[in-house]
Order: sequence, then C-alpha cells, then structure tokens
Amino acid sequence: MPKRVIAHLDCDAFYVSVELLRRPELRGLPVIVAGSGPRAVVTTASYEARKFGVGSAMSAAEARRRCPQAVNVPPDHQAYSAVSREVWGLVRERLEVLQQAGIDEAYADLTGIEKPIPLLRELIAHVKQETGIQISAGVAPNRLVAKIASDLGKPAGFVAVGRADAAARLADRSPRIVPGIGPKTAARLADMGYATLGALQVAPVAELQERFGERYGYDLHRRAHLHDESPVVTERVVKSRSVETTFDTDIADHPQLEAVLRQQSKDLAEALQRKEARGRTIAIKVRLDDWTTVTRARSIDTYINDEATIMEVAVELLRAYAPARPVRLLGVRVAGFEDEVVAPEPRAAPPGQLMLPLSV
DNA sequence: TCTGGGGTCCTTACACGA
DNA sequence: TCTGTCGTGTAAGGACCC
Repeated sequence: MPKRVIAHLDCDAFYVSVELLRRPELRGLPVIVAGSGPRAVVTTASYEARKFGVGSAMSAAEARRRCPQAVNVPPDHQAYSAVSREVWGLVRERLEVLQQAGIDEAYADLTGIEKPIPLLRELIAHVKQETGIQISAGVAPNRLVAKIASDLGKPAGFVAVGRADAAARLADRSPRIVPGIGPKTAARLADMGYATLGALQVAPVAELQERFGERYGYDLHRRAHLHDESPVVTERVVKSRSVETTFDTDIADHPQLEAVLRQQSKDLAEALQRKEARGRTIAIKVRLDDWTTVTRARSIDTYINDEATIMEVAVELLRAYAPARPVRLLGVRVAGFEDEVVAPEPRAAPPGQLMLPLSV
C-alpha cells in the first residue's frame, strides 16, 4: 500500500467571488451575501468584511451592525451552481479521483501521481484564469489533515503537511479546528479540561469513551491525532430530499401551517420527480418559537414521489402533533430511497463498525 | 433583532420475530 | 412453553458540515 497523497481544494469566499465576477466594481469593498428577511443569515462574507468580525452563519442584522458600510448582495444559487460546475469540471479533466464535498470544495486522491504538487499548482492557476475563482489547497496523507491545511492557508493558500507534523504544530489550538468537532463537543471537552488539541491528544481514550460513547470517544481520540483512513469516493448516493422554511414571523394558525406544508409537498415532489427519486419515509420538521425542534416520520409500504401522497402523510403528521406553540420553521422530507439498499457503502467503515439502520 | 436551508451521520430507544 | 438474546427496522433527537 503506497503512502496516500490527498488534496483538499476549497474555493475562497466562493459566493462573494462569484458576485465579484459580475460586479467587479465591488472588488476591495466589504461585501456580504445574505438574504433580506428579518431572519436572514450571512452565507459568505468577503475578506474585507471579515476584518469587521462578520462571518458565515451570523444573522444579517448582526453583520450590518458590525459593518454598516458592507454591500449586501442577495444570494443567487443558480449562479453559484453554474460556476461550481465550471470549476469542478475543469478540475475533473485533470484529476480522476475527485470527490465533491459541497458546492465549493472537493477532495482528490493524488496517490501514485508523479509530481502532485506542481500539477496542483498548475491546475489551480488554470482554474483561476478560466473562471476567476481562487482555490486554496491542502495536501496531506489523509483527508482530515488536507482539510485543515487548506483552511490554514486561506486565502490563496497552498499548504502541504504531514500528519504528525500537523498534530504537533496545532497542539495549542482549540480542538474546534478539527472537522467533526463542533461547538457542543468542544465545550464539553473544555469542561473536561481538554481545551486544546494537545490536551485532547493525551486524554485517556477510556475517559472519552465514557463521556461520548464508545464509537465517538474513540473517534475523538483518532481525530485529535489527525488519523483518518477514509477514502476519497467518487460517487455518493443521495439519501433524502427536503424543503423547509423559516417564517419571517411565527405562525400559530394550523390551517395556515397546513397550507405551507401543501406548497412544500408540491415543491418537494417536483424536485424528486426531476431526480427520478422515490422514497417511502415521509417526515415533517417543526421548530417552535422557543427553538425546540420536533420531527415526525412515517414509513409507508410503497416508494413514492407524488405530491398527493407526500401532502397527505405530511398533513396527517402535522395534525397528530398539533404544535401547541407558535411555529418558527416548518419542513417536509422524503427519505428511504429505492436503490440505497444496493448502493455501495460510501465511506470506509472503521474496523468493527456496524451498519446502522437509516434514520430520518 | 438571536440563530437559513439542505444535507449526512450517530446514538438511543423500542417493537418485533426468530 | 417460557425467557432472554440477537438482529433488524423504525422513529426521534442531536451534532455537524457547507
């Protein structure tokens, strides 16, 4: 088994970059891409706006307060998808084993390629020239380290690093820098006395397993040392499709909620039909005004993607739940797709890992 | 003035049949 | 026949990611 060479390619401030291609006069200004409603959030901020403390997932109102002079651009997903196809199309011409991991990022397995670094550099320059999009790259022996490396170099970065080297150099950083360790887990770790990656590296596995469960505890230990054997997979099987809406103001009226659910069922059915996907689990998601989130699901015995069935089951689920508080968000989902049983396992299972049943 | 939308995966709980 | 266990499917909640 040759030593693996994995690259993570990530487009810098992707949505903003696409907007700047159309509106070059905004170049150099603080720009945020965010919706306009009272509950809109920032999807991307330009690096100029980030200097003011504006970041992704922040409420648009908060962003405006931090940086009132920022230019606000409404999101245009069709435009981003089009540029994304262009970018990854070009990359795919040169890199065979490529896994797209989002609209603006991908992993490539470069194992066995003669001179991977010059090849990548040339490819990134090529993409920049053809599309105007700047890619940052991380090159490492596994996906986890490659991903961290590409983040460290941004923007316009190119970082190649080994696993042990990265683990040592990042020892004083928060465990948050490791993908898969989110805010909740980081807070729990800090409470346990593991506020840095270095501290987590020497934490007893048994203690992690006791607190986080056998699997995730062991996983945290592996991640702390930046171990990761997961392969770059070129095909991924879609498991579910959904439509959800956060209302500008909460809705308490049940008939009104049902009307929303009907429209969502229609939209979802159309999306499923376009993809020729059918599922047999229909679920609703309800977020109340106090932010509690409830899901209700039902599996039926035939695979469907028609509006009438989705609507019927979704409305029944909503009536059975009958939210007792005003509703902030409502959504509907179809899962349990036909062919997923025969689909190949998309990720390498760690030794001893069991297959879990599909959850909704 | 709190906190989008579209996903995946994991954990836990429970029901059911062998 | 009773009881416990095991595997599987379903459901619900939660963490995380872009």
